[in-house]
Amino acid sequence: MSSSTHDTPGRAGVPGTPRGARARARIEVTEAIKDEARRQLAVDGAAKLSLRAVARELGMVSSALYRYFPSRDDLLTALIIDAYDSLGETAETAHDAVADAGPVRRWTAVCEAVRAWALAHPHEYALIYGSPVPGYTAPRTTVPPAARVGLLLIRIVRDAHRGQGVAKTPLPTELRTEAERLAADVAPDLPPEVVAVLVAAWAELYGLVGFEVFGQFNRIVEDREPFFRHAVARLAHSVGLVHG
Amino acid sequence: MSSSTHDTPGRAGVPGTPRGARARARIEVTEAIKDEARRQLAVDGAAKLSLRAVARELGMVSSALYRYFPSRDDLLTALIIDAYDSLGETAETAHDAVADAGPVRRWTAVCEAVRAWALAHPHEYALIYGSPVPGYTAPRTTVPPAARVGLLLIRIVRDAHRGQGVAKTPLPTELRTEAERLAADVAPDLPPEVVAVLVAAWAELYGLVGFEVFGQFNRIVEDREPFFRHAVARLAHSVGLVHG
DNA sequence: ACACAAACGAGAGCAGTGCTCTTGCTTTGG
DNA sequence: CCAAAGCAAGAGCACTGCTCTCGTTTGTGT
Repeated sequence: MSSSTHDTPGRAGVPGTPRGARARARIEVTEAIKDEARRQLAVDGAAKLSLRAVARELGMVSSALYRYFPSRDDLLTALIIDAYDSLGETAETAHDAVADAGPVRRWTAVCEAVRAWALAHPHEYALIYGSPVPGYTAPRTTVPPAARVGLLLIRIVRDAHRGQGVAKTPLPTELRTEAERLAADVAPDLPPEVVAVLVAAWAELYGLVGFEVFGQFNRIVEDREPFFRHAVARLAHSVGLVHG
Repeated sequence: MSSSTHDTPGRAGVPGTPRGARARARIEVTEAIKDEARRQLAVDGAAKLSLRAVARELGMVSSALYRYFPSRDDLLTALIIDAYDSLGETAETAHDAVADAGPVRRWTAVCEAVRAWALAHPHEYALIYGSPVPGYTAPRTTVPPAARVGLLLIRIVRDAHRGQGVAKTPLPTELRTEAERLAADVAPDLPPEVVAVLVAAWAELYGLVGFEVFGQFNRIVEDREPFFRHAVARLAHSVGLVHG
């Protein structure tokens, strides 16, 4: 590969990002590996993702692949991060397209984007919201990408609650302190009552999406789009969003 | 097992259910295999469940195991069915203990039983509500066990709605026909408005449980029991249940 | 009571896997 | 210009799911 480009990056070269032709080739190969792995993921699922098969398809030998990913789980981790980012970006794009609309509209736009992405990439969705890989615990690197959708939902609710306070159901005393800590962590400017139901709605959204993607609605819910829309509108209502 | 026991089970044997000593031995070995598989499942997760390791632990050779389960996936299927049944029975027991209480109490009892079972058996929960096994589609045999919790929730809501109609939010027209079909399928005596939100609440319950079991609440929700109780109480409210 | 068929456990073997280690070659930087 | 680092290739280890064959055990119809 690469032979074409006019290389000789020069002594100095760009001081910034890629230090030379080798570095560029490295990220190119790394990306090719991830692409091929994603292809196999989409076909056979994560469990059958085989390093050897990826290498074979790329015309290299399996051991060469370990120069780029120290283990199969590390490849999976890379795919997980990419999946979180892909989902997050999809959601953000969908949100920005209706950024000027009312909070309910923005909320449903995000939820429907999540659902659409999940249906379009079921195996990648399974990777990030399905059963976690057995031995493996997600490195801290995955945290920011994983938070993107949640932060979006928080932002929508925050905008809606700015100024006019919405009627909020009181918290049970046993949840009081936890809700306050939670609110201080994720949305200091929102009342704890709202944050508690918002986090719940966040999880419930993925319950709806997961049931559809994983086939739990088979032979039960048939016309799923209006069903989802209705459920998501009720979630919006439950966190205090109103039209307008 | 084996060599020690006094064997020679006798000619006739019990004429009833198991047709002979051989049939009895068969279900015994089958059960032993499932037990050992469940043990390994609890330790390493489904992905690392190894037929050979199970056989090794049981003192038999791997090929012998294929007399009982034609493939690894069939073993997993058996474990899936058992998991659904275990969860269903746990939920039913928890419900029956408060069968005379009000609908909200019964609802939360079931939800908390689901959560407790999931936390106690995370890998089995992942097996039935996590990412589905790649190639594999659940046989019809899994349908009845899988339905037990859902039917329980339906029963609670049906009892509560018997007689006094509860205020129901109107359905969007696009969901009208689907909700009616859905209601006719799962709960003909409930109004479609209620069935639609009930099915949504059912999925949302597993969103809450799944996020906790799969670690999505790590570093976010700390005191999870009151959080869950509050969310579940709101779900009960959303399907029209009231105390009393 | 005997014989035949089905069920069974053991072993060898195939193709595939993740991963390690060693061997040479090429690029890079001092 | 040369040593050091990066790289691809190959052999090899321990493991997997699964198949096939081969004697043996067990249950049953005659």
